[in-house]
Amino acid sequence: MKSVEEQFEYLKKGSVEIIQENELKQKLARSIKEKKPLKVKAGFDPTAPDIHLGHTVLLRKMKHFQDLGHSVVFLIGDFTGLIGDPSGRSSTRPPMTREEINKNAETYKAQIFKILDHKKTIIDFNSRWLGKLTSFDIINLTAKYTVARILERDDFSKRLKTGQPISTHEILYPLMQAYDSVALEADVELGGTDQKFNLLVGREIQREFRQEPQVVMTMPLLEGLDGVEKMSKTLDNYVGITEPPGEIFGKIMSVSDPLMFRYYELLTDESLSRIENWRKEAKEGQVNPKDLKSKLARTIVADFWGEKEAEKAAGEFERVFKKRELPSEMEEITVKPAEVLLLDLMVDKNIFPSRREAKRVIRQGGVYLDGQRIEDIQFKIDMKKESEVFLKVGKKKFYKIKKA
RNA sequence: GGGCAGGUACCAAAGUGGCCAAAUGGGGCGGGCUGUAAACCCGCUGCGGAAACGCUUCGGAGGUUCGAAUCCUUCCCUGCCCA
Repeated sequence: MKSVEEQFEYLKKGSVEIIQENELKQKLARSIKEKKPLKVKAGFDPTAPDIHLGHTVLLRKMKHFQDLGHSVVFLIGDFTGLIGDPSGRSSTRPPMTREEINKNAETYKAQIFKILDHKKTIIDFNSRWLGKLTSFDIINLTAKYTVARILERDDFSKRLKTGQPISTHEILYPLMQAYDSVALEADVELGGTDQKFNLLVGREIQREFRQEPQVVMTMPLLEGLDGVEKMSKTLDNYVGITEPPGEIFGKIMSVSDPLMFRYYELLTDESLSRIENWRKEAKEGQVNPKDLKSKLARTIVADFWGEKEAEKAAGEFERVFKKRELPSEMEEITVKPAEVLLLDLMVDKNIFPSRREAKRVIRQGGVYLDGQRIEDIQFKIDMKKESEVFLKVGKKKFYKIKKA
């Protein structure tokens, strides 16, 4: 088993803040002495079970704890999900059914073990204890914290200042999450930096329940593909880990150079010094940033799909976007052997949501048939004569039109 | 309970009887440049129509008017102040 210092260094890497560092060391020391793994908690929202790269920053840290033999609880906030974490602008959510929650939990399971160790992961639901609290218990819990302290939370105070609504149940969220730590007797809680407040309330509430407060460890929030907002599904700036290799590859290739280095830092095991070196080389023109980006994209694809797929995605990318050849696989559209308006065809096959939009894109020169730009919205395609035609829409959409 | 200010398109926000399918910014989409980079530049961005034009939209419902996002009634929602 590794020493306290070794463990501590391994765990600290990549984190933004550890509150308190010496408490973590003490806990680690005790864990070694008593041969008792630490209980590490991280909560996840049950409503969005699509794991994206943003989540993997946290999952990778959970994995680090597992590597050191600690016990990790992947907590699905099915009860708190009813409230919806007020971090960010989300408002009240419709209650989820048991089936939906279970289904989402299964989806989680299918994804997280691409990173986490199956054997060392406990999956739990906070409805297990929160659902049993009586109104008496809840009042008791709320009595342990003051409104002023809850409202200290950055986004609450901001909303208050800007006149945004805050519903009463939302201020319960931090307390509920804190109670999770009590119920689990968590030694450590992991979360993004946006979770800092909630995690700290956990410490306070644990004290109130006469438990040793958990160590709070925050991880950086990964910026989304736009490089500004944090990666999230609602902003559609994410890379889902179950997306097809080509898709992941393409998305990574489209990020800006500064963001590329950030991704190297947070999503790969490359050392900081090596990344720094690349940054310098790219700046001085010794390395083409594109090659670094391609390497990054390959690494990330390989994490979720394996080397072989990563290689394939890279080759495909070169072919389609550098050599401007057709992708090796594309969506097939079958059409009856008749003469039809291309416009009609594209709307029928749901390539566009409305005829107006389809017309717009044609007029703006975004539609190609067999490499030939089509600008006439009246263009007819004669599937009596053709057997196979390649349709390109915008930069990224390719279709193979076949005769039925 | 009383008073005041608000609710406009994906988001923010202007518009207070016709010139409003609704300024502007962001986002999105298409094009150009490129490394499918980013940044930048140009265009588009309710629906139907080749077009002319038509249709539906400004919290909900109803009304006034030749004509309503704009005026009135009522209901719902939000913020602030007072109690």
